[in-house]
Amino acid sequence: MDVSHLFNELNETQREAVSAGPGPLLVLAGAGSGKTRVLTHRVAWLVQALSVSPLSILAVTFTNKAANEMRGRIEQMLGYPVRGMWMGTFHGLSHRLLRTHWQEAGLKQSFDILDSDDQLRVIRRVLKDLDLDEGYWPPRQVQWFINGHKEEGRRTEHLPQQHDVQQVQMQRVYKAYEEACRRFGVVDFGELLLRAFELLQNHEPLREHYQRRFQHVLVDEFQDTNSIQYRWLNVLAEAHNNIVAVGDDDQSIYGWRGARVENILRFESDYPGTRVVRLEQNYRSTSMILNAANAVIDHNQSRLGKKLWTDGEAGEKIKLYTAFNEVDEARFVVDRAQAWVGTGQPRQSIAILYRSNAQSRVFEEILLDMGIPYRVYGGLRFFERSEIKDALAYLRLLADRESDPAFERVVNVPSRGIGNRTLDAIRGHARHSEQSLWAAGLSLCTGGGLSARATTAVTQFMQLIDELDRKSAHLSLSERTNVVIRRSGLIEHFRKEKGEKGEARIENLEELVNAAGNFNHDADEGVDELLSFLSHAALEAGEGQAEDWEDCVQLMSLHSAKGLEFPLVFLCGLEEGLFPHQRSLQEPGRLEEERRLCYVGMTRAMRSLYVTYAESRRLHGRDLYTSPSRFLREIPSELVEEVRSAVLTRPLPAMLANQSPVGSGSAAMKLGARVRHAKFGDGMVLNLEGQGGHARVQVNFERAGSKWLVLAYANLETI
DNA sequence: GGGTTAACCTTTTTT
DNA sequence: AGGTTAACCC
Repeated sequence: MDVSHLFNELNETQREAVSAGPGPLLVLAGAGSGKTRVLTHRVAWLVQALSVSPLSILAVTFTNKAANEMRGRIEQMLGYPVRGMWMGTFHGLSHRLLRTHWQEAGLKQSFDILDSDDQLRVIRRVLKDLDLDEGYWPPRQVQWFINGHKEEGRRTEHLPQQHDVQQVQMQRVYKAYEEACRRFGVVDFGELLLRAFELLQNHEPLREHYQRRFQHVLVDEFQDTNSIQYRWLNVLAEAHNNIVAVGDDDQSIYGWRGARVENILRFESDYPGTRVVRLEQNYRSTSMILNAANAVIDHNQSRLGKKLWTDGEAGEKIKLYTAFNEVDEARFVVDRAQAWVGTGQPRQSIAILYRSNAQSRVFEEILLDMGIPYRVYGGLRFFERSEIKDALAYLRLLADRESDPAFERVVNVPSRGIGNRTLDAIRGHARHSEQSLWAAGLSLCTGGGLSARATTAVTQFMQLIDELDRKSAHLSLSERTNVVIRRSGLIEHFRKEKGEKGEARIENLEELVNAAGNFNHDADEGVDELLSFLSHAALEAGEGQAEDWEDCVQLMSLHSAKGLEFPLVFLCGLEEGLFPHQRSLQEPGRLEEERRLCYVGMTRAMRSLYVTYAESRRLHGRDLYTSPSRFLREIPSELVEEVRSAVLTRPLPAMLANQSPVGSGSAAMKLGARVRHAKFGDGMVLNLEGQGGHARVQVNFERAGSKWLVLAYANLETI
């Protein structure tokens, strides 16, 4: 087959990567160098030029979004849907393996997936059972401990003997947690990966089967893989070594959650004969932006070394704005964004990026004020909302009465008089007789182990579930969901909730009915549709907000911005302690990760990049006086242009008007002061700089416009 | 069992 | 500051 079309739109190094012969290939792909393009073309090339069957290709990504995008682009290129090609996230593919081989994996068929929220609940439960005080054993810390070990592939039996009381206790909790998960038949995110890995590792026939099947393994965002993900890949690729890893060490920003950049270094030694291709030509940004980003990342010691270049235009300098405070910063940004939109650019071409999500608030307020549509990324996603999880818990109980987490979640939602006393009795009985809460509840109700009132309440709850099941069993998934949210009393429950919150929850529940209707279940491995939907909900939490296609300014954290690009980018809050973040300054190595984050942020910009910082910032209800981020100093000054606010027509906040007077001779000038000039007339002080005889002041004159004047000669009169 | 107040915590996030 | 969660009282 003629495959020249695959190469037409590629440069030389990209071609080299796409058409490299079999064997290990490491593609070090700088920001904006066409990484996804290489990956998708590589797959198309395997299929069209080498006649590789899509069935024998496995492509792994980190997010569902990336996986879907890749699939779409490949199908577009090939011109037909590639069913049978395994393409998805590490978690999604692990899940698929475990569903198929649940017996070999030692799971129950209807095993449930815990998201981090559910995981925390189970941990709380375990701490309680062990009689440990949450004050001394913060559940989050326990969660971090457990996940950290799972990411490294360590189960409790692999942990070294400890003498430190703290450690011993932690290990005890980990052990009890594992035991609880086994009892409940639940699997957390880390467990999905670890267990799938162990499945392949320990079951030779299965391993050989999948090794034979997946003749070609491809990974995206390789710098983000953690230990267990790397081993997961190895076990599949070790038989044939046909593995393509694409990544960028300079964009490794997930070290804090277990990602190991070292995997990139290990790759070459683990796969002798690895061909390394560097993609260094950038197609995204102007050379000004690229040079600035290169200069910043150059301050990192541990790098594989890569220098992005572009043959595109130089473009504008990086614009630096020093704001008085976070409100001024936001005003400036929004003002410039509006000006950009005024030139006919879509709002979607603008991104406001920040280090931490808390920073979005001020921007939102001002955008709202100005009536500019915006969208904030991050935050609660659809399937993570509590009302949705309540409804899903009911559905789970329909599919599996023995699910303790689901039972706990909704026995008393809406409240039906089953309180802690009753629940404790059921829990105790369940523990002793080693059965599920459902079974324990049943036996207590018939055996008379509960008060008459409690017995009625619990019996009614169980009858409700049985009845829901019976009456909805023959219905479609969405009708079934509809019946459940109504007859369970959930809708009624939230209707009573005061305020708009309850309404929103009801809307979300209705939306869940739609989501169930839109869910297309590929009845492949004979998995029940309902169970499949529940897994889907856990694995793909859905977008943060209902997808509205209005043209919006984009607000997001630097982490969420990875992989995206925008013509105009505002990188905000470049202050020591905020970015780089305070907590990164303590731990070694973290500062370099912060710098990579800065690099990621800068390289999102295509045409225009603004960096801003505030001299004072209100954070956690306290005013901080900040100093500019070290990253700002790392940008060569010849690439930077300092800009001043052009729109200080509104009065300055009182606090600012009273501070930093530049004392020189007679008149002490203050920001925001009204002044009169013999020739220019009246105006307002916008800016002050310098000391003594060199002090200069910027005044916005009503008639003459904005001017810089040397204070000593200007003879300004304050009015 | 439900509602109200008091203490707490706050980087980044996907699965 | 703001939101969530835990203890506390009715």
